[in-house]
Amino acid sequence: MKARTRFAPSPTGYLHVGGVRTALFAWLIARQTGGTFILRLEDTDKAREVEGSDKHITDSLRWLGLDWDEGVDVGGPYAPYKQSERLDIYKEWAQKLLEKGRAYADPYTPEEVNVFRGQAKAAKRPFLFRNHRPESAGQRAAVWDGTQPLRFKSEPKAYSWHDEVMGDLSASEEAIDDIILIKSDGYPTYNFCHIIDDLLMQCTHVIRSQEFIASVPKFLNLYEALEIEKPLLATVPFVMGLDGKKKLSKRDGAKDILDYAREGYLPESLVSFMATLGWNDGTEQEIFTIRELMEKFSLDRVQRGGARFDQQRLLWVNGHFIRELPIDELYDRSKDFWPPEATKYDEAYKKSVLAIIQERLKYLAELPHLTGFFFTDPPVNPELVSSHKQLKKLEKNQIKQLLEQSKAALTASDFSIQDLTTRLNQLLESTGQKPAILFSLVRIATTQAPASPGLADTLAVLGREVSLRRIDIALKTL
RNA sequence: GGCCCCAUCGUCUAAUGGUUAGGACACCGGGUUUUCAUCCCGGCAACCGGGGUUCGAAUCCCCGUGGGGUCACCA
Repeated sequence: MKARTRFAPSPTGYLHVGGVRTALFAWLIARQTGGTFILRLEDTDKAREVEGSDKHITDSLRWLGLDWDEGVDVGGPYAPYKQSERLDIYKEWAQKLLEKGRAYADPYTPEEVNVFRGQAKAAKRPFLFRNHRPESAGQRAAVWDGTQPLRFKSEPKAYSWHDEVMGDLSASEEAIDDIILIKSDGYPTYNFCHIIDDLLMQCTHVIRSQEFIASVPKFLNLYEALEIEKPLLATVPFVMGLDGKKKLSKRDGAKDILDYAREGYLPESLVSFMATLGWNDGTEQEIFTIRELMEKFSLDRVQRGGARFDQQRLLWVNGHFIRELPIDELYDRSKDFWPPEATKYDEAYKKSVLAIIQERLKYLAELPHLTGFFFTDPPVNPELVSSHKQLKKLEKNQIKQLLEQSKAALTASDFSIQDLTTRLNQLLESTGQKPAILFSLVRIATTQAPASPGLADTLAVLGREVSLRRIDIALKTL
């Protein structure tokens, strides 16, 4: 079956890992069946709308590679894909319910409803609006002037249904209530318009996050009243925050997905990480390419409980994908992350730097930290020697002598990796020193860094002039 | 409080009635001529509790417990 799935965010801010994972699952189902992925904007709450978040959302999805075939920006056969532009459609369908006697005008003010709610709460009972239905509720062809909220006249009953992720679910009639279809400002509620849109846009699956699970019986009641068939339902569990208790939320500092882009996480890392946060294919494979996910993903293997966001694991996944990248590609992707001093250097030099730091790069934003000494002479840091567990035992003139010997050996080198390796080894023999002493000393003199790539590699990239100059500087400051 | 969902190492998870409960991240050791990283080897570490059903239960059922969601003119 060619699936038609959708992601339907509301433009109330940025997207975080929790929301994007739901989008990813929907996208994967569409792609693996050769179907259609739809991006619909649920902008029916004008009060909560945040300027610019529609662009932020599309930017985020595009960065991740989650492309949509129909929807905002690209259009499609069921346009418009912004709910605020579909108000007439919802009114039409509301009218149908009105005519069937399945909708009615809510005569109460919000304050009056709040009183009912307060009473229910005080009595430790769930608040059900249907217990307060006015006499006129559901009279056939009742008039509704549009200034009051329009409510659904529900038919309370128990339901059991199947969920593609959660399995067989059920709920009693207490879950059914007279939900608002159209608000007094003329905009529909999510509860109503998503059902109409999913129908008209012919969505085969409704894949959404867990907070909606308690509303499903209400939706089932609505499907019946509208005499329409329900799509396949899939409920995706939450991504939990660091504390493992609550779902990831902006309120608790969940990161904007584009922050990961800015920090130099690769989109394929995020995709693999998010997919395996609550899903696996039953094998011991830990990391998946997007193509593999398209092939292997299935809703019935999605975990039913929430999964905690694990930053360490994301870092590991990202490091993995960075290491897999060919240098040219890594170079293209790193363009925005070099330290400022690097601008003076050419592409070939920067690629040679990348080649030797690639395996220790976990995210691109740490590029400056890892490569600074390749572009500028770092200030001498005596502490690197004085706190070194071997070097600190040496006398000053002993260090000086070793550095002089190193300088002499390196002066004779052509600075190819091979020749440097050979001469460094010879130096070990002629000085009778252990690598831990000699190599550390040369490494610190030339990089002034607590950690750096292999010595011969580093010297070869730095080149003769820079390497010898830095040894001289180190000698002078002794 | 009602309704609903969930429950395996610290974390992400495997197991579909029979395994010494497996893997990965993290952590801790060891190795790969310095450091850091990679890679390799090793270690630590879990079936929420109690009852059933069964020859046999992490797995099925019931009852607890714990966590979460929901009960908006938000989505």
